[in-house]
Amino acid sequence: MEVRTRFAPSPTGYMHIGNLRTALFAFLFAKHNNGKFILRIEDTDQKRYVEGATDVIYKTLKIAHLAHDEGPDIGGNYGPYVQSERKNIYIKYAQMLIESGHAYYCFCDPDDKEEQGFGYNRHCRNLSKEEIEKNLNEGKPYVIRQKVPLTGTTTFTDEVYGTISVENESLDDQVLLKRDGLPTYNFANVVDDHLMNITHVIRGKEYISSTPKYQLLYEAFGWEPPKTIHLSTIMGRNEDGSVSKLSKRHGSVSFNNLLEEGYLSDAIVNYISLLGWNPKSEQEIFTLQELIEHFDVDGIVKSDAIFDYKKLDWFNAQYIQKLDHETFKKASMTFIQNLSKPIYDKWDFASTLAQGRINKFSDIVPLFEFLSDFKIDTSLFENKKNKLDKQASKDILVKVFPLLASTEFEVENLNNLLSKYAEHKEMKIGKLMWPVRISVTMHSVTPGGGAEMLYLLGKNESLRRIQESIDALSADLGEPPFEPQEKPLDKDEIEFLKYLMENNKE
RNA sequence: GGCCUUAUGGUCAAGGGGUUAAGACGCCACCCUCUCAAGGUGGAAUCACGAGUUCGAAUCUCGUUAAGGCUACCA
Repeated sequence: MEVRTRFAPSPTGYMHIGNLRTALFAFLFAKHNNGKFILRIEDTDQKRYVEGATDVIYKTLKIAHLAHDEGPDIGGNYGPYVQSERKNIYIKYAQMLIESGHAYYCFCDPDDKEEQGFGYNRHCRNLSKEEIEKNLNEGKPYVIRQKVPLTGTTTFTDEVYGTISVENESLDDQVLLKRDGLPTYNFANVVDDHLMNITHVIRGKEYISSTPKYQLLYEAFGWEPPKTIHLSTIMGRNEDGSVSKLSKRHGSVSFNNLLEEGYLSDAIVNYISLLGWNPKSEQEIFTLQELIEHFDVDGIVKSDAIFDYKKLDWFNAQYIQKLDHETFKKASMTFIQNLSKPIYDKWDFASTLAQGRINKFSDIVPLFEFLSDFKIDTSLFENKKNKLDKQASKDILVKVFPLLASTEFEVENLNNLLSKYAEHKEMKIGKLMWPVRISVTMHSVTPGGGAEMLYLLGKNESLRRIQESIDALSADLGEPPFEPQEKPLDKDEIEFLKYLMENNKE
């Protein structure tokens, strides 16, 4: 028999990452078994109706590459695939249940809660035929409830949690058909899963407690119940250390939010595939195709998993690094708009620096903060590793300034010039570069080396910043301000230029 | 409260009677290095607790505890 799984979200307007994971697993299981993956929209709660919400679902599935074989947008042999369009079907099946004695009309006021907290008091369970007729004829609003057996036990076997038994007396007479004529989820999912020939129901484990009631429904209809595969919950860590279902307070939890932050769809899918499932190997990076090949119910984990943004970051960084540069450039474009001083003209170069250094695209913003944020902090010039203090840094900058002033600002040029100068002065390149890089960025951490930073800022801005740095250092040291324009090359630099020319001849 | 489920490092997790209890993220140290990142090497860190079964328990059983879910005319 062909395997058929379904993803049955309600259109809430956003895709929770836990829902996406459920969709993923349903998709993987179907495809692993050469089966069909069906999309069904569960919109029976009119109060929750959100305009455009189904589009979010289509879009998410598309971006995540979870292509469904049947659904409202593409049709199929088991439609309609939107529950609100199946209203009459549910009414028909609810009537059948009433006739067979597995359900009954209930005319109770929904606001009367005589037995609070313990389910419905079964007031209407044994109404006489006459009373029911009378109420119906009077047009009294009603609800249809499931007539759960008062004794006995109901058992089902879940593919991951094993056999679960429940005493029927602990089950309540749940509502099947609501006052507005629409079914509850609890009823609709049973009818639809049967009618749509679903062979494996894959859903969150919050439905385990309701499954015995579904089981009873299948039995009442005389239908073969589908196999169930319940999935653990994705949790988030709270500030107080406790754990609860992943929600907004834990960070971005919708697929869209994550995309907006600059996570790659493939990375997200890869990461959540490993939340509650293990491939029984040490491989962690999987393409969707590989996931299909490896997916196995045996690997599904029963305990809840906490969503770890750090590990997502790692996955995302792996995927970002693998991106070819053109793709990276294109994908990062929208994010450089967020820089206070966007660098479209030099992004071709800057993006090569960025690609290996970010976990997610939004990291671009702090990475290039130095372009617009320049606040002198002379303490940054003190660097133990390079044995630099303010005086030494200033001396280097004073020497380097006229050199830079007479140079083309291209990365190769700058690198060549500065490394040659360091060589000439018998100074380690790091020692020379430190004050240069600091003077021009005022950040100890930068997305590239000194020459690269000089290039990004351009000649005018770089020289302006260096001069400002020298002035600040001079002030700190109690020395007079630096006047580069009036200062000719000293003999040291002339000597260097000779040296440079000789070396370039080779 | 009742019912259901779960329990291996901070996190994801392998292991299902005998193991030095994998691996990954994160963390720390070192190497590399003009900073950072990447990369490399190494390190710290786990069987919730208590009984029982057994020659032997992370592994099987029971109990306790903790956590999560259900207990809606939400899904």
